[in-house]
Amino acid sequence: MKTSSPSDAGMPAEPKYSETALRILEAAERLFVELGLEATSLRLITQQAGVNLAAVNYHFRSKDALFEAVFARRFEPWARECLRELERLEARSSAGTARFDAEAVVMCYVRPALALSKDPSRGGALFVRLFSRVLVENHRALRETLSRDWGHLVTRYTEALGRVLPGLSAEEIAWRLHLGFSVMFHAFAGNDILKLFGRSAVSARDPDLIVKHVVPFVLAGMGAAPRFGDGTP
Amino acid sequence: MKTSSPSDAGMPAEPKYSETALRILEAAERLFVELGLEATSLRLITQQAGVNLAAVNYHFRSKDALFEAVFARRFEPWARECLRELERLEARSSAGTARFDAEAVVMCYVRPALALSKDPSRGGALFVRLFSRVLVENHRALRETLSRDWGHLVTRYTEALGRVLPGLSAEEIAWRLHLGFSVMFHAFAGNDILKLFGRSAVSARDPDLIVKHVVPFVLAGMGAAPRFGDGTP
DNA sequence: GTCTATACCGTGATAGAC
DNA sequence: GTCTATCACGGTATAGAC
Repeated sequence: MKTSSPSDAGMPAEPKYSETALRILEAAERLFVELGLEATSLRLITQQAGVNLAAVNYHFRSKDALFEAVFARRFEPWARECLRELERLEARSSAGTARFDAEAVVMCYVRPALALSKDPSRGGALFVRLFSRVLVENHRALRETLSRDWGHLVTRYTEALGRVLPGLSAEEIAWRLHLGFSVMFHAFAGNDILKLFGRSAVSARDPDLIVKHVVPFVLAGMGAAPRFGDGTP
Repeated sequence: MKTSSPSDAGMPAEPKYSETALRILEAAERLFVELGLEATSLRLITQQAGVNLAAVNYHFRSKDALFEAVFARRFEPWARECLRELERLEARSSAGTARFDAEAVVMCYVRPALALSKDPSRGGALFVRLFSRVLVENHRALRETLSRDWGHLVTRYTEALGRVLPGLSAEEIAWRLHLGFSVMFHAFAGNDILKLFGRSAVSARDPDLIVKHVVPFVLAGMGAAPRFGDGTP
């Protein structure tokens, strides 16, 4: 067992997994993304990892807990990066070296998503797909973990967005953040409704291209004047 | 898919299921939404429906095919309504009695979604949740069906959006439609990322309230000037 | 502590009797 | 059309080897 220095906050290594556990994690991640959570059996995972079936229940508690470990391994560095970006923006804004506007706040979470999408060694775009599935399937245990450990991250972004959109109520701010997050996640995840209908004219593979189209959409949506139109004047 | 007379368009009956099959369909729909696709066993469905286990494989081919039947029963009337709204808008626009702009086009698919969300007898908001799961999980068989039977619907909306946003390229039009559909679906489905982090200030139960917040966001996003900002000037 | 073999029960699917 | 019996496969738990 190695000692880990506490000074490297924000870019942690992966100290706590044995080699067997790591082999399971990596095979599981690949298969979960490829086949989906329910379609991948523990027997397939352990076979591809070259370990015994019971090793999963020894190193992790259950298949669900294994999935949570796979998720947390990719999510936590990313979430730390999102937090660090926001803190850096706030510091630079106080120092007068950066503008504190909606685009700057949005880019604080878009930049880490972009970096993650381009880095296969951290799961790449595949992890974002996994994340979007978590969002839709509403995992109970994962919701508890995210709420306990990372709820403050959402609170920070809500406060930041409230500062750059001063004319809006707290509820409207929450809606803008909700919709802005939602559209970015599903765009990065490639959840394309046009593709579902076989009519995808969108080439959603290049992360930079995604950002190019999503960011203007989100910024315009966030800055929209609150109103209600139903098409019947 | 057979051609339907224009008189019953949008409000079709359900002629082709026996009473046993219908009991299975309704129990399955309730449980799929409540517990998720994989978490609901055929034994639970047939028990609540008061039929034998093997009846599912007799009336439907498999559990997957049962799910597709559940989905199609709710989706098809809705898709017909979306098509009818667009055709009505085009007719009224040609007659000079309606404006043909982005808001009018967006409302053509928002209005049916709103009506569906408010009508428990057609699955209500629960069906939209089911639909969002289909979108993310990328069902193979369902994708083939949607592409074959309803691809033209997406084509029609793409053409309509291209008419009201004349300054944009075909690829940009596809992106706007993709993002606009995406954000509306997940908003109606209640796929709230803030809720996943235990920080939901959004009360997303009232469909009218959803429309009130989503439509301005989508319209602003669709009308945004194409540009690229990365926060580093 | 780490790993393995194996048994248990619930799942979807199917064949064949009625 | 409906039902019973049976199958292979899934996640899980445990006893025991090293």
